[in-house]
Amino acid sequence: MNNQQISKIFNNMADLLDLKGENVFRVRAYRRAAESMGSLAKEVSLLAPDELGAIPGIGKDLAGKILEFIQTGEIAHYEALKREIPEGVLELLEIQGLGPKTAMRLFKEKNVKSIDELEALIQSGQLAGMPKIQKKTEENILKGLERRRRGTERRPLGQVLPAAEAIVRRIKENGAVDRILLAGSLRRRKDDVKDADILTTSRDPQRVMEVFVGMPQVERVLSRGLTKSSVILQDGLEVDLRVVEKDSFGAALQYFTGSKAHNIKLREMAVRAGLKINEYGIFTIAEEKRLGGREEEEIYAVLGLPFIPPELREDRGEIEAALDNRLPNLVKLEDIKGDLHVHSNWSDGSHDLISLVRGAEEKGYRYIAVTDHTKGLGVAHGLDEKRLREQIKAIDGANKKLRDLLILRGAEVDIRADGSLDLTDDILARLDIVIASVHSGFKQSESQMTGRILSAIRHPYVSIIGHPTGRIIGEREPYPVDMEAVLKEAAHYGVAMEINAYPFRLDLNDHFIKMAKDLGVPLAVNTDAHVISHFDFMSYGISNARRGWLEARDLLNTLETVPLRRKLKACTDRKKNGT
DNA sequence: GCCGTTTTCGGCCCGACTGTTTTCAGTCG
Repeated sequence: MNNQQISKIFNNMADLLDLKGENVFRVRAYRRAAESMGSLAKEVSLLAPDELGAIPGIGKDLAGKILEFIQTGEIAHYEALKREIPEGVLELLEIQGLGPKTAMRLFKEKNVKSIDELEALIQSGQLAGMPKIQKKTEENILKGLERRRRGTERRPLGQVLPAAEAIVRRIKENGAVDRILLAGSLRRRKDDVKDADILTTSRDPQRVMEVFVGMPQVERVLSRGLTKSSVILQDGLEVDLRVVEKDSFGAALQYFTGSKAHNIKLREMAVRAGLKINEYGIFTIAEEKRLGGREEEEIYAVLGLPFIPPELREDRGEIEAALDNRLPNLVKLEDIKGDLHVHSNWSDGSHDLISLVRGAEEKGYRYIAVTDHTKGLGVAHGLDEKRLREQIKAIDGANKKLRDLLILRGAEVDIRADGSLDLTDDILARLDIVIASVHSGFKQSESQMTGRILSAIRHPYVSIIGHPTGRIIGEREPYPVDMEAVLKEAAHYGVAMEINAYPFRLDLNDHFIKMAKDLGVPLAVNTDAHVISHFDFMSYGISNARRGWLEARDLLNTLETVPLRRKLKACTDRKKNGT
């Protein structure tokens, strides 16, 4: 993945140039280019040289550096910068509250080249007393060091969202607030988040802030003002609360929802139109006349744009799409007609078939697919051919008694290291739906892994690839796989890619979802439920699907039962006929 | 360093809070 490497290098170069005190706009250009490279759908080495310049934020100079990296494996300018400033100095920037100016002074004046050396300097008492660094600053740096030690890694949405919603409820109950909403990456439903942003209006900001910083789960107050306060919770999560005027709520919501890249683009548009956007509203520059700000829609409307759903606000083409009036009509939770990946107590799930049916009925589903693990996954009591035959019989029996809901006969088979499946074709032929997933051999090379998944896609009975990249947020990196090749093959055979809604997975991620959609690959949002309460995870999968620009028609499980079964069968027929 | 239905040069999003200073730089989002 050259893209990620180049993105990392550009980010490092931005930091190094920042440390050197270079022009801030030059630094920003590198950061923007890094962002652009990181979210590029296509592998950059496959682009023609003149296509490089078309990437937003990449001009003549940076295109040259990208080419240089592809051809030689390094960038001379970057190597030179690293000789000038040791890489350990970059590490100092990871400390919250310590920025480029201080880091550079530490390096130049005290020869600090790493976090360890900074800690030694503090130990020796030589930090406080440097000009502009008094006791308070030292304390803040110590706190930043401690916070870094405890880890501030990004957390799964499914962990932070419930915690943040609980805080919102608490403030609502005690804080004399008027309107209150989550903002930031939580509102955009990003799959992993760094902190929680909450926005409110209130006639008594003092009181709201008191309630906020006084919550029992607050470990430390980072800052406290009348319009903004920040705290750190016992579990290390940072939460920011802002109180704004009623008339500014929409503008503030728009501003604090981000993303940064989306907002910068909007503001640039505004400036070109003689307007100014800040968190208080949208104004004409000439007369400072206020044109809106109470509602978020007003900001977009004044710019001549329809409302853009928060999940799309990543500067991945949504503003251009809005201008052309071709924003997607995003899929909603209510569009979902069933769950195609559910485990029962026949393998490692907790409930029997009837309980699962009850749970699904409560969601108003038309069908669920019971897709237990198979024998390759011994730890999960995977089913062998004999037990799967028994389960099929049990499902057929249960279906006879059901009127409004159908249980689809399924399995989540293992894609073995050589690409074969762990059950024989004659039993798979009796199923309505087969999910094929990788559960082992994560250390394979990219070409091996890709080949393995391609074989599964070509298998006549496979209709869905489960959690296609295998990542566990904050725990396990995705295994290396050429996703573009996988998606093209899936599009060719009509095999669906799963959007696994399990909060720690969210796999495919938003990025690959969009790529899949653009290539015409069908998708399915599944919860991978092992307990009935996991059915609730569907909303996380839907958020992810929305971030991938999906409409209801892009998903298998928005179909009614009959067309769904027809589509699954068509996929198998196509492969059997070798087309 | 990028970029252009105002521009190929001169702009580049905008403001809050903190700490160390007496008017502001640094950091963050």
